[in-house]
Amino acid sequence: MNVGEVAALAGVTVRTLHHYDRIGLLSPSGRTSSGYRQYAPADLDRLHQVLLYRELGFPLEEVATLLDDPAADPEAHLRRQHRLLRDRLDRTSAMVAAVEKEMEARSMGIALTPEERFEVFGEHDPAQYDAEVEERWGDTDAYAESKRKTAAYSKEDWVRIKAEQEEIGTRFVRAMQSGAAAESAEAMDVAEAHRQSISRWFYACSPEMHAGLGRMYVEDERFTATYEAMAPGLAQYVSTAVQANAARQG
Amino acid sequence: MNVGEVAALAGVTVRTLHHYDRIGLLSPSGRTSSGYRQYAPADLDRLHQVLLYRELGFPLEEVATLLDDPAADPEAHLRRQHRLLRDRLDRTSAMVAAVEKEMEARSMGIALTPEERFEVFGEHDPAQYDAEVEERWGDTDAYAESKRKTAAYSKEDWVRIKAEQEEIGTRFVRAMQSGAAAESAEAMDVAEAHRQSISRWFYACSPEMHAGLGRMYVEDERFTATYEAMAPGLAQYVSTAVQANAARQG
DNA sequence: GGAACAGCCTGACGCAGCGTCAGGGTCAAG
DNA sequence: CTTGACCCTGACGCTGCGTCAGGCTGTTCC
Repeated sequence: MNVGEVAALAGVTVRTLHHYDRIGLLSPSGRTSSGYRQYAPADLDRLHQVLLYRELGFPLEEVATLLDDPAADPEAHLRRQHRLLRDRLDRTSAMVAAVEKEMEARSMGIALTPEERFEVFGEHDPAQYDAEVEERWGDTDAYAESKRKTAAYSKEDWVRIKAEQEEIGTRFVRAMQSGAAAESAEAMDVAEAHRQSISRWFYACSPEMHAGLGRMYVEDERFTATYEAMAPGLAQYVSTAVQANAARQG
Repeated sequence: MNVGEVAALAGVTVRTLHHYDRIGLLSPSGRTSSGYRQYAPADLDRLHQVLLYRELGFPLEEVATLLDDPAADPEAHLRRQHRLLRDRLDRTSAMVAAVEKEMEARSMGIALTPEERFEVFGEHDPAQYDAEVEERWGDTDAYAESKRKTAAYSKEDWVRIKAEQEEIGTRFVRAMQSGAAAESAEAMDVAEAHRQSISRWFYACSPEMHAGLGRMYVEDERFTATYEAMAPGLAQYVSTAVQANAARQG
């Protein structure tokens, strides 16, 4: 097939296909002797995947790495896309509900608080953070469970969760500042409390999974930042304590 | 409120708010003596609207014109957003269905045709054409009816519709090339057939609405183009014939 | 009261993902 | 062999910000 035909079929412009060729995202598998791009069925498959991921908000470069990952078979992509699409459905219906809530409030002459109105926005970043999380946690039950549970939490729940997390944080700080080693029983007990807190609020967190989390605390800036903000060196301390605790439990 | 607070509340960056100020999309209603941006509650309202429209894919410039339209009250925006969000829900669930269909086909070892696979993509352009259509037709019943009916059409239906439209087109061409005036009974009869075709396939098209459509045929390039492609001067001819017919009917 | 640090300001440059010419070959139909 | 539709490769432009740089402001803590 020629570019024009492919473009018409897929609902994109010829220029877009040129662009995808240029950046190496989708190069036609052949050319005629006169230089015309020739797209094979396999190219259409790939284009289809590209468009789906693009629609989901992935930057093209990331789409390329996803599709070029030899470990990811087509079915894995389909499952991922399916999940992301359903997340989007949830988000969109939440927005619909928010608009309806606002319409109702207006018709009754009530004003909503700014917080209520922006609720549905704050911190979404659909294919950014989510994409990373799911790259790490993939289709695991934990991820699904967490999603399911947290969806039902009220504002009060979140306040309590945050308070609990902060309390554990300060316990870590106290342990560290008291001079107790990260592998000490004291520190490990706090780590254990942390694990149980996660299990209670988010998903059944096994010691192994907790150890994985521990590694993340030093590898991932976002986590590092929150702990380092409480006390310098805390991220490493927590990470070590959590892994020591996992070893003890295991 | 300062920029930082607003940014945190709305889940955007400070840079974004600077940008919106610069392009005149959302300027804070005040500044402190030292030049700090001060956002009032009304500014938050506007920001909220901006973010919703942005999420729906509108270019910022269009968002500005929408929000600055003095004829559009807040409720009109809410209704419009509600409709667009629901369109998006439909589209997304169609994509979910498509992915599920493909997963099923794969698990049974069947391959889908390229057309089937791209079906859900072709010609969507969510907030482009749709936005214009609804700007003209707004919340009218006609628009809703058309959406509802066409959603259920099969590929065969569309083929028949297209054939019918083309036949009417050629009848117009013949009338014009035979030398019949656009206001002649002959041309008006074709116009009447056109109106009834629309009523049958899309929505109850009254003569008045048809006259409105007629005006659009010369004002809107997209329509002009399709008719002009059949024969030069045809767009104007059709437009005149349709309006004459409306006058005759009325 | 001053030092430190977070937060604000205004440029200015950069980048992704194409749209849109410009200038020039190619190919099927008549 | 010409015409018109389609293809090619640059190359520049545009949107919607991200990301410094360089410099004021405002609060807090000693």
